[in-house]
Amino acid sequence: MLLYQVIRNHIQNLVNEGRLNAGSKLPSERSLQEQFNSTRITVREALARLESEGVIYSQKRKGWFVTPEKLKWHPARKVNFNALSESQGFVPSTKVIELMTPSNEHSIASFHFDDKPIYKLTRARYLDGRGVLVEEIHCLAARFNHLEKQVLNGSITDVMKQHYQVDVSHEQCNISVTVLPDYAAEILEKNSGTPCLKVQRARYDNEDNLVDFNLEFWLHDCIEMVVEGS
Amino acid sequence: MLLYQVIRNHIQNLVNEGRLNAGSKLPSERSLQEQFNSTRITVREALARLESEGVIYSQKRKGWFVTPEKLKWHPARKVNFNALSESQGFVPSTKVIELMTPSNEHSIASFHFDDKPIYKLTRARYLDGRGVLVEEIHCLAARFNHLEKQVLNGSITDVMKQHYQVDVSHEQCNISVTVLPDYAAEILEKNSGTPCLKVQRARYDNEDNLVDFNLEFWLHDCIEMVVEGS
DNA sequence: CAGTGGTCTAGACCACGAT
DNA sequence: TCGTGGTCTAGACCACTGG
Repeated sequence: MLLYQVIRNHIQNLVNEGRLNAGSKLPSERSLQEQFNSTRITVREALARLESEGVIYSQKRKGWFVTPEKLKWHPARKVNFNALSESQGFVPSTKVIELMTPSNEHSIASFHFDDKPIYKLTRARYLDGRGVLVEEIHCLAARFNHLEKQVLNGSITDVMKQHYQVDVSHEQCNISVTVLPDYAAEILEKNSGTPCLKVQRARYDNEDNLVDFNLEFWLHDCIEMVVEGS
Repeated sequence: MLLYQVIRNHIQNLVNEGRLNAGSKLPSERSLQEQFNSTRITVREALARLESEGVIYSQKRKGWFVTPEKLKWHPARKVNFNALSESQGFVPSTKVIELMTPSNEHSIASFHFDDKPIYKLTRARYLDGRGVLVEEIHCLAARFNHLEKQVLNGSITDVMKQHYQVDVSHEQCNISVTVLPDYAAEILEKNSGTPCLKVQRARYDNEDNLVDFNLEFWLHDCIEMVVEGS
């Protein structure tokens, strides 16, 4: 058997047998290297495979850790991140990174709004203190006047409903696998190049006007999507 | 700038400028190594990042190639792989790998069917000749008697409808990011450890009986999912 | 059979984290 | 300050692909 597979299996077994619990730190790369009479390249090959499988994850310059349970998420439902997380036993939190005030500057989302001025809200969300996602929310400035005065670390859907009388009636998600953009990797303390699930969501009111246009970058090992079809 | 980023950007530019077309082969790792006065480790680091981003992909021992367009897929609809692919300009094909005849042996899917005898159909699907997915279809033997006599490289939904008068009324998908199981990697001529999208689909008739239980392993760079919600 | 990709060795330097 | 992870060098052998 290949050496990096031997190392992989060893760590996998430690996790399976519960000798390494969710969130706990793995031995250092150099100590694994010694343990298997190998080199760091090979050890890191094994760690990379386990990361792809979602068994372990790394935090930049801090080390490797055992991946906790995934959050089960329904992209086709009007999810409330906090309620959903709590119902699955997580402690959720949200950090506002930046609210860009309305501008006519060209942004990725501008053309969805006929180049009218828009807000761009960037947030990070956490489960049990672990950063799992970065999101950008884009919406029309004229429709959500003085958005900066609202509480922005909760449900945006609720803010839109209660303060602006705007209801989301339907939406479209596009979901693909790629890597975190560098700015998101930095926020989540991940290495550049970390795989993620990119979710692009366009949400509409019942008159088919675009309410908001969102980009979400989920760490690939934090989420399992559930979709019901008919 | 980091060396592997320089190499990454160089290849990215070749692709963006159209000097490397979809499906075409990259220069060998050793020639890239010489071109950048570097080592294969570093070159392979750059290639791995591009693979994670979905820009290039590798075929086992054959080399690196530029990734073609993604297939846009609606997991919540009763998709017909062939029709969908063709509507997006692909030439689809399907290869039956194996039909396991009914048995009471324990399988992953058995418990979904109260441990009754089931068929297990394994297939691979291709777009323009490129393997993009391996799927396992599990269904009750008693309900789909002599399934082996049907044409199995087309739409299974159609076979169920036309030959067994079974209609799928609704379904649930669970979607997560992981790596190909080794047997699937072999079928698709990919290295062990290749990232993929794992789609688990349970499909029901209008009396809520389970019609079939499927596992699909999609190469992560071949698919973009579209989900509509309300 | 030559060249390629897959795996592996045995080191090194640096920036950053923990302490 | 010490150890860690992130990056990189300069080789090697083998199995397999493709000519």
